[in-house]
Amino acid sequence: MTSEQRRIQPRKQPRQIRAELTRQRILTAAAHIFAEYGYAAGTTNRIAERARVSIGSLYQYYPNKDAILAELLTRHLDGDRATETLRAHKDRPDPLEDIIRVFVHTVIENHLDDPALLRIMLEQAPRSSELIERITQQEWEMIGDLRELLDRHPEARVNDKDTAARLVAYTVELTVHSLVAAPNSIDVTRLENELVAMITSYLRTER
Amino acid sequence: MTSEQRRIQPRKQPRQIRAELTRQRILTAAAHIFAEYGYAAGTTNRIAERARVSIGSLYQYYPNKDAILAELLTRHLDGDRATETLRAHKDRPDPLEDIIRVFVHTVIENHLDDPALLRIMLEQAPRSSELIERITQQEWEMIGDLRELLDRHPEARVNDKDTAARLVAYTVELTVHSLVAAPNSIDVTRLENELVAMITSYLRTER
DNA sequence: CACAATTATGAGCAATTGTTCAGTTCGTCC
DNA sequence: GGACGAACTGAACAATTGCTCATAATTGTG
Repeated sequence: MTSEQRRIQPRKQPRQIRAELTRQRILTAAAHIFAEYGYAAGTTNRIAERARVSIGSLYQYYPNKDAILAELLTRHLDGDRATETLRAHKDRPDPLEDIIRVFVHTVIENHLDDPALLRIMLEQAPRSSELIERITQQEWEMIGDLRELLDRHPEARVNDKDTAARLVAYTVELTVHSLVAAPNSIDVTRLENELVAMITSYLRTER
Repeated sequence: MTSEQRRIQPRKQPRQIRAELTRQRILTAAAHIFAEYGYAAGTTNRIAERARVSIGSLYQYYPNKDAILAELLTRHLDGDRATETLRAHKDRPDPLEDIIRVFVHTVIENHLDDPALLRIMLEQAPRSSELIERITQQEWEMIGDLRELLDRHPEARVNDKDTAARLVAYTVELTVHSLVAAPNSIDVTRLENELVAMITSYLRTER
C-alpha cells in the first residue's frame, strides 16, 4: 500500500498456471488430511506430502496453517445456498410445508458434499474472530428470514416467534449435520420427511 | 502382578487423604483450564500449575493427558439423569406433553452445570474408542426409550417411529447444547417451552 | 541463448508440550 | 525417634510441529 498503484488488480495473483494448480493441490490435500486426522493432527507437513509439494511451497501460498482451513471454510460458506433459497421462497403463497421442505432440502444438500471435513471445520476450526463473524452473520441471516416467514405466512401460528425462529434454524442445521455425518448414518429421505413434518406441525399448531 | 496377592482389595488405592485431595485438585483445575483454553491449549503443565501441584504429581495420578479429560467426561456421563428420567416416565399414563417436558427439562438441567467444559469434552475430546462407545451406548439407550414411548403412548401418532425417535433425541440434545452454551445465550425457559411444543405437536399430528 | 521473474525445494530452527525420574518431603506405625 | 513407604518435586528429555530461508529449478521474454 506504500507505493502508488496503477493497476486495480487484486494483489499477488499467480503469474503462471503452475502456481494455481499447486495452490489447488494443496487445498485438496488439506481437505483430505483434515477430514482424516482432524485439525490438530493434520500437520502442514502431512498436507504438503499428500499434495506432493514441498513444505516451503505450501507456505508460499498460505501464511500459516489456520489460513488453509479458513479458505476451505470460506469456500464452503460461499457455496451455501440455504439462506438465499429460504429468502426466495419465504414470500411466496405456497403452503408452509412446501417452503419448509425446500429449506430443509437445501440444508441437507449442503451437508452431503464432505461431511467429515465439514465436521472438522465447524467443530475444530481455530476460532478466529473473522471466521466466527462470518458464520454468525450467516446464521443470523437465516434466523431473520425465518422470523419474517413466521410473521407473514398465514399458516404460521407460533407464539414466541423469536425463539421459534432460532429453534428451527438450529434444529435443522444441527440435526442434519449430526445425522448425516454420523458413522451410523441415517436415511436422508426419511430425515427430510420427519424434519419437515416436525417443523411444519410445530409452526402450524395453535396453543 | 508378579507376586501373589492375598488381598482382594482394588489395587492402588490411595493410602492417605492427602492423595485424594491432590487428585481432586487436579481434576478441578483441569476442568477450569480445559473450559478456558480448550483441549489442545490446555497443557498439563498449566493444569498442574493451577492445581498448585507439581507436574510430576499430576502424572502420578493420571497416566496421560487424555486420561484427565476422560475422567471428567466419565463423571459428567455418570451424572446424566436424562435417560433414567425418561425411562421412569415413559410408561405412565400422563399426557404426552408432560412426559416430553420432564425429559427436555432434565436434558437442559444437565447442560447448565458447566457448558463451556461440556462443549470442550463433546467437541474436542480425543476420540478414544472406549469413550465413544460409552457415549454412543448412552445415546442409543435414550433413543430406545423414546422409541418405546412412541410405541405405547396413545397420543403418539408418528409414522416413521424409528426415524422420529432418533430425530427427537438429537434435536433435544443438540439444540440444548448449542443454545445454552452459545455466547448469545437464549432464555432457558423459552427454549424449554418451544422445544416441548415442537416435539409434542410433531408426535401427535397424524398424517 | 541469456536473463530475470516466478515457483519449488527441504534441511533445519525455534518453540512448545507431554512425559520421565532421581531425589526430597511427609505421614504413619512400631 | 527412627524407619519405611507413600506422596511430591521440578529440571531435563524426547518428540513433534509450525514455519523460515538460502538455494535450486522452471518458465516466460527479448
